[in-house]
Amino acid sequence: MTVIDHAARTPVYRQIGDRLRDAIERGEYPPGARLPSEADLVREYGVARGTARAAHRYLVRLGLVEVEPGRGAYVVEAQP
Amino acid sequence: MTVIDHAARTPVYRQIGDRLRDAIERGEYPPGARLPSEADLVREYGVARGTARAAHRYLVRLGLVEVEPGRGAYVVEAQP
DNA sequence: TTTCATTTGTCCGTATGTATT
DNA sequence: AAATACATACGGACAAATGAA
Repeated sequence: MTVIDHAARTPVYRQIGDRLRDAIERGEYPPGARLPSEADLVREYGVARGTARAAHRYLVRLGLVEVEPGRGAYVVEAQP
Repeated sequence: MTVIDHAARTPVYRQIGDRLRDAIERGEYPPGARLPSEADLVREYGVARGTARAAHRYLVRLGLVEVEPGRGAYVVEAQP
């Protein structure tokens, strides 16, 4: 199930991040929900862990997600 | 939690350990005194037990503390 | 003696942080 | 971006040591 296009101009981490963002905005991951872990993304998309991390970081930059060491990546509670 | 900053570059166990070290050097825990237990640190700082243990170990590495199974963590008696 | 609470010791699994190559 | 290694952190479970009831 590879939606990921390594040849695209859009970085892989953002392709994955955008998919997660869409899922969040669709309500599949409501506020407070835990997103797939880095390892999950590695398994699901066949990417390196650094890329999975970058996808999480990307969502953090967007203010959609908070990452907590040893716990996971969570959808932020309050959102305008 | 007041003092603990998971985002800091200093590991949490060392932030806690440094606070205990300061307290020891201020005389709040004189030689032979028992330090807060792992469970105490867990309660006080809201960290996992492994982190509390790491804080104790950190002070042992510094030569300030000795840990005794079933008894607790004690400030060493002799100090240069 | 046994029982119990407290405390540290160890192991497991999972997850993120950082650095190097 | 990938691959690897190690450090840090969380949570749970059970064992062992201690000391007091």
